[in-house]
Amino acid sequence: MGKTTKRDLRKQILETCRDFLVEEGFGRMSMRKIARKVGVTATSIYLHFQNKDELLHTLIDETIEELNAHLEAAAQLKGSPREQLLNLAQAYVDFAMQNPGKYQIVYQVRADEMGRYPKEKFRKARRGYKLVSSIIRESNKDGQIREMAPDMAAYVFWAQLHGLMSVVLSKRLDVRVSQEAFIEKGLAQIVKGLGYDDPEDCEF
Amino acid sequence: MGKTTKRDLRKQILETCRDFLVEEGFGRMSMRKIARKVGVTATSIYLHFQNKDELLHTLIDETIEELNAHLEAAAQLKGSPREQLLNLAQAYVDFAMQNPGKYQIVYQVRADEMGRYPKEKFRKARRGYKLVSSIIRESNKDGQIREMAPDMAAYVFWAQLHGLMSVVLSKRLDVRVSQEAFIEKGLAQIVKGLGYDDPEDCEF
Amino acid sequence: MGKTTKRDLRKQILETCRDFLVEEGFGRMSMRKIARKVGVTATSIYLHFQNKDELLHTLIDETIEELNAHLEAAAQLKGSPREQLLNLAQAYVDFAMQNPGKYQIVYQVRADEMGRYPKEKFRKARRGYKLVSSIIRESNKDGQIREMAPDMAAYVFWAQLHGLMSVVLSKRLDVRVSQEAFIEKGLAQIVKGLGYDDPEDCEF
Amino acid sequence: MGKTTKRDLRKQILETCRDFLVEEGFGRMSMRKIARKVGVTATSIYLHFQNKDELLHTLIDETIEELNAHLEAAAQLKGSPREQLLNLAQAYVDFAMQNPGKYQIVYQVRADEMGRYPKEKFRKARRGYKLVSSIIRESNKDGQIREMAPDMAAYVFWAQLHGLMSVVLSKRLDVRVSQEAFIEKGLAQIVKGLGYDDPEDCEF
DNA sequence: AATGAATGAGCATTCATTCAT
DNA sequence: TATGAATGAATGCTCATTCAT
Repeated sequence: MGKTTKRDLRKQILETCRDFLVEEGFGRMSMRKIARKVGVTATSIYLHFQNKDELLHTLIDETIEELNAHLEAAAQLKGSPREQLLNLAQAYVDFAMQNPGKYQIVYQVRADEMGRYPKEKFRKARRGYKLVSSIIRESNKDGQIREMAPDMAAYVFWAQLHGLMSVVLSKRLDVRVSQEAFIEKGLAQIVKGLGYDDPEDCEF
Repeated sequence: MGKTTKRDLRKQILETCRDFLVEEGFGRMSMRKIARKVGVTATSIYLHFQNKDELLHTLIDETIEELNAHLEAAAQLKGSPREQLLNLAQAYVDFAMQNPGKYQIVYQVRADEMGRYPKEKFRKARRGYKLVSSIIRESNKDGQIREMAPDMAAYVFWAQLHGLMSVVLSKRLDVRVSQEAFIEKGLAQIVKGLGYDDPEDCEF
Repeated sequence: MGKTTKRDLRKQILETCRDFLVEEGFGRMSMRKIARKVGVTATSIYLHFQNKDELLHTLIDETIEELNAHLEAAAQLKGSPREQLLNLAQAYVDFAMQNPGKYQIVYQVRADEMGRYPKEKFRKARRGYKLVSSIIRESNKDGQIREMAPDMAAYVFWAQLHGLMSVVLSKRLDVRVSQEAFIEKGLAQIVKGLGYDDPEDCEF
Repeated sequence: MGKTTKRDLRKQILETCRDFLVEEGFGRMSMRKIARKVGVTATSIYLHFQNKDELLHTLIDETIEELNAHLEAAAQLKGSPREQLLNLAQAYVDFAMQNPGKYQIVYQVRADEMGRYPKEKFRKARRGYKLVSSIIRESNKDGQIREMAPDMAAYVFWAQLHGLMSVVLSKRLDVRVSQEAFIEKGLAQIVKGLGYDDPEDCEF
C-alpha cells in the first residue's frame, strides 16, 4: 500500500500540475509549487518528466485523449440526427462541467502560454468535428435539414458550444442566471441554428 | 511636442503592456520588459501605476470602455430587429478582428491570471447583453419571433458569438477554412437559432 | 567616501571574479559566490554586467589591455636588440609574477571554459609577437644573429616564455628550486636559443 | 564477450570522463553525463569509484603513468646526447599530439580544478626531468657543452617544451602558422639554448 | 517626472550523492 | 553488479518592488 501511494507520484504530479494550471494559470504554475504540494523535492519531478514543457505536453495529450474518448462513446448512441447531435453536445458539456480543469487545459489555456506545444497536437482535439459533420451530412440525405456546407456548419457548432462552456467556466455568467438553464437554452439555439426544428416548438 | 511624446508615457506603458500581454501572454509580461521597450526605467512605471495589478486593471477597464463604445455606436443604427442584431454582432466581430489584443484582454485573459481583478468590473462588459435583449423583446412585440426568455437568449447570443471569435483568435480554426466564411456562417446560424428566418433562405 | 567605496562595486566584482577564477577555476566560480564575497545580492551583479559571459569577457578584455600596456612600455626602453628582448621578456615575467591572477586569466584559463568568448579577441594578446619579431629583424640587419624565420622565432620565443611562467605559476616547479634562478636561467636559454650569445659566456 | 564489454565499464567510465574533461572542461564534466554517455545509471559509477574526486585522480594517475612509459621508451634509444635529447622531446611532442586529451589532463587541467588532487602526485610527472638532466651531465663530460646547472637546465628544457605544446594545443597559435614547422623550430631553439650547436648550421 | 542601485523571493534546471532493492 | 527513486544544495537568471537622489 505504501507502494500504491508512492508509485503514483507521476499521476500526482500531473494532477497537481493541472490544479495549478487551472487555478493560477500557466504563468504562476511552477515546478517547485507542484513539488511542494505533492510533498517531494522539485528534483523528483525530473525523474518523471524531462522538463516543464514535457510535463505540460503530457498533461495536454492525456486530457485530449480523455475528452475524445468521451465524445466517441457518445457517438455510439443511437437516435435521430438531432438526438445524436444533442448527445454529442451533452457529452461535451458533461465533460466540461465534471472536469472543468481538464476542459480548460484543452480549450482555454492560451496557445502561446503552452510553450512550445506542437500545434498539430491540438488538431487531435478536432476529432469531434468529424463526428458532427457526418451527422449533418446524414440529415441532409434525410431531407430533414438542408445544409450546403456541412463541414463549416460543424465548425460553427463546436465554436458555439465552446462559447457556452467558456462563459460558464470562466464564471462570467451572471450569478442570477441558472447555469443549467443557460446551457439547455444554448443547446436548443445551437441545433435550431443548424436548421433542426425544435419538435416541441412546432408540434402541430 | 517633446512634451507631447513625454506626456504620453502613461499611454505608451498601457499600449506596450497590452502588446506583451497579447504576444507573450500574461506570464511572460513583466514591468521590466515594458519599461525596456518603452525606453524608461522600470521604476518610472510606478510613477503612473501603483503596481502591476493596477496597471493591468487599468488596461482592462479602458479596454472594456472602448468595446462598449463600439457596441453602443452600432446600436444607434436603424433597421429591422434582425438587422439591428446583425449590426451589433458585426460591430463586435469587427472590434475583435481589428483589435485582437484588446479583445483578448477583455474576454480571453483568464480571470485568475488577472490577479486580483475585481470580478464585478467584468460585468461592465455585459452592457452588450442589454442591447441585445431589448432588441429581442422588440421582435417579440412584432411577432417576428416568439422568444419566451429574452434575457437568457441574449446571454446565449453573446456566448455563441464569443465562441466564434475565440476559435478564430486562438488560431484553433483549421487553416484550410476561411475565417470570413466561418464568421459569416456563424452569424447566420446564431440569428437563425434565435428564430429569425434567413430572408434569402425562405423568400418565397 | 561612502561614495568612493560604493561606486567601485563594478571593480570589486571584477576583482573578486578574478580571484575565484584563479583560485577555483571557471567551473567553480559563480555569480552567487562573487556576490557573497563582495557583500551584495547576486542580483546586483546584473546591474553591472548583463550575464556571466559578459562579466568574464570584460575581465579578459581589460586584463589583456593591461598586459599589452606593460609590454609596450617595456618596448620603449633603449638598448641592444638582445637587451631589448630581455626587457620585453622581463616585463612579461614581472607582470605574471606581480599579477598571477591576471596572467592566468589571459593565458591559462582554458579557451572552452571561457564560454563563448570571441576567439578573435584572444588575438589582441598577440601584440607582443610583433614587438619581438621586429626586434629580431633588426638584429638580422646588424648581422648579430642570422634568423631566417623571424616571425616563427618570435612565436617560439613567447611560447617558451609562457612555458616558464606556466610552470612557475601552476606551482609545478620543484619547491627546492628557486623561482628567480629558474626564471633567470630560462631567459638566458631562450635568448641563446635565438642565437644571441651570452656576452659573459664567450667574452674573449 | 558480452562479459568483456561489460567488464570494461570501469575503463569506459575513465575514457568518457577524459573525453568530457577535454571537450567541455572540468566544470562541465559531470557524473551524470558520463553515465548517460556510457549507458548506465549515475549510481553505477559509484560501484567503481568512491566519488568524483577519486575518479578524477585515477584518471590523472593512469595518464601520468602512460606518459612516463612513453618517455622511458624513448630514453632507451641510442645516439649522441643531442640526439637523445631530441628523442625525448619528440616522444613528448608525439604523446601530446596523438593524445591531446591525455596531455591536457596531466599538464593543463588547472591544479585546483582537479579538486583535492594531492599535489605530490603531480611530481611523478617529473620523471622526465631526471632523464634530461642525466643526458646533460653526460654532455658536460664529453665537453660538448658546458652547463654549470644541469638540473636547472633540465627544468627549463621541459618548461619550454611545455610552452610549445601548450600554445599548440590551446589553439592559440596563429592559424596561418604551420604547427609542424612551429614545433620543429621550437625544438631547434630549445636545444640550441642548451648550448648544442645545430650541426647543419656550422658544419664547416 | 525620472533614475540607479539594491533587494529578496522566486524560477527551471543540474549536480553529487545516498539508499533500498 | 546494477538500478530507480529521492534528496539538498547549488547555479544563472528574472521579477516586482523600494528608496535615496
